[in-house]
Order: sequence, then C-alpha cells, then structure tokens
Amino acid sequence: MTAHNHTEQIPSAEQLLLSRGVKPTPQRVVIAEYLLQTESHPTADEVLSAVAQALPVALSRATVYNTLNTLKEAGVIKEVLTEPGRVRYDANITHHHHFVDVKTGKIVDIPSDKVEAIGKLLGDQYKVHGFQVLFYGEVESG
Amino acid sequence: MTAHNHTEQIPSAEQLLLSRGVKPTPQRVVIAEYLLQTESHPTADEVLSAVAQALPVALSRATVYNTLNTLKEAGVIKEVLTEPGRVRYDANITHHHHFVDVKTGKIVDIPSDKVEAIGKLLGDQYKVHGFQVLFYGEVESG
DNA sequence: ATTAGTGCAAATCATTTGCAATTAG
DNA sequence: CTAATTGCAAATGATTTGCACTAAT
Repeated sequence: MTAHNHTEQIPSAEQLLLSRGVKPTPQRVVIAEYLLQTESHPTADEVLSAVAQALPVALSRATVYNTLNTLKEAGVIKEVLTEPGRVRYDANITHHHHFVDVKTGKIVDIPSDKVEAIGKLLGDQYKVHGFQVLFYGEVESG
Repeated sequence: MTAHNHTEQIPSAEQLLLSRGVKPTPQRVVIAEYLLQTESHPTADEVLSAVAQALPVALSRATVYNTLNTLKEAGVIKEVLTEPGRVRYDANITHHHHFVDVKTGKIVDIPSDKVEAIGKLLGDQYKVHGFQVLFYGEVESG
C-alpha cells in the first residue's frame, strides 16, 4: 500500500529536482520519474530503453549518463554495485541495503533498521561512517 | 601475528593450485604468490604491474585476466566489488567482509565472526544464503 | 549574447575473445 | 601428437569526452 492515490502526496520529479538544485529539463524529469516509480534498480542502458519507450522527448545515451551522474551528485539517486562491470541506480535514497534474489536476479531494498545493529559490531579501532550490506538468497514469493 | 616464520607452514602457491585442480604454470604460480602475500586487494592491472616487476617469467595482460578468472572459478581467490568499473581480487577466501578506509582508500578484511549476527536480522521471508558487508570509515592507525 | 544542457561520434577503460605460436604430457 | 596455455591484437561493453547545436535566460 504505497502512496499512489490521486491526491498525489509524492512530490513531482520536477519539484524534487528543483529542491535539489538540479534544473528540471524534460530529459532529466523523465529519467527521474522513471527511477522514482520503478523498483528494478536499472542500469544506464535499462533506463535508456525504458524511457525511450513512452518517450515525450528525444534522449541520447550520453544524456542518460550525464543525468544519472548529475542526479547522483545531487543526492537524488544512489549507485548500487551488485555485479562487476555495470552500475545500477536506485531512487530510494534512504539509507538501506540490498537483497539479491539468486533465482530471479531481482534486487530488493532492505530498510536500514533491519540491520542497524551492524554499525556497532566492529571494535573501536574502526570509526564506521557507514556500511552497505548485500544479501544473497531467496525471497519467499508469498 | 600471522604465520610467517621460516618454518613455512603456508602451503606453496603451487601446492594450493594443485589442490584446487589448477595446473600450476609459472604465470599462475607467480600471480597466486603475489595475491597470497599482499593485503592490497589489487585490480587485474595492479597484479600485472606488480608481477611484471620481480618477474621470473613473461606475462601478458590476457594471461592475467585468464588466470584471475581461473583462480576465481577454482575458489583460490575471490572478487571484491568496491568501486564502479573495476574488480579487485582477494586471496583471503574465508568468508569475510571489507572495510574501506575513506582517507587512504585502503581496503581491510573484516573477519566474518565480527558481523556474523547479520545473517539472522532479516525476517523469515528471506532465505539468506550469504551476505557481504562493505564498511566505510576510518581505521585507527595504532 | 551568454550559459547550461543535449546529442552525436570518437575516445577511453576494463575486460574478453580469436587465433596463431608455445609448452607439457 | 594432442590438449591446454600463452600472448598478441582486435573486439566488446560500459562509460566519458569533445564539440557543435539548441534552448533558456
């Protein structure tokens, strides 16, 4: 039950970009909208093909990369490293972790509070600024 | 106080390869030896330049990649993903985690038992086969 | 007009692959 | 001789960059 009624509480992608100091060009808005509504942790290429589809505007590969980097630097999205050779993106910028379903390859967000305790497990010779957990396993379909 | 006396308890790289069913060619032995004695989590390129140095044998980039893949598949080494775009390698094949020192970029191994508890933190809708923690912070120099 | 942003094509970087030459059994 | 391994160079895939073009102030 996530918020997608008609009385739209979610800030528009455009407002989000503005609030982060990123000029909301049509390309950027479309990419941000796509990332905000998917849970698929897409690569740059996946963003391009998904967005090239229902396309209200032309979009080049270079712009996808530019935009992803701009959004990342502005804190609108995060990089996710799960496999060698490609970067995935996630519009969930809350501190959280990932679970890779080894059967389907699906990547599921795991909220931070589930694994919060981790930050305290290392001795005090380590100052932990943050951490990132990548789980591998299977998610119950039900 | 790790084992590096002269009464060498450590199996030779050659024996290690044999025990894993990998034919110990000179190139493979040299690469394995290098990985076994470093804690630097090198990339393929770093392996190449390090080994090209004190070189008892010629070595091409392709062979470095071939060997790293062979050793990985044989379970002699592990991949470590800490940054986009490149793979690092670790001859520590015990189940463990990593700590990236944000000041120096150094990557330190964290033994599994320090964070063991993590596997149990998710609810039972997740069957956790394994997990990988990447810490960011600072290590006390002392 | 000036500046930021886009798109194309070329460049770069890490990695892989095809294939001929080399080595080991 | 046969099979596996190496090395070179070309190919590939992801990402970046140079630069001319366009849009917005």
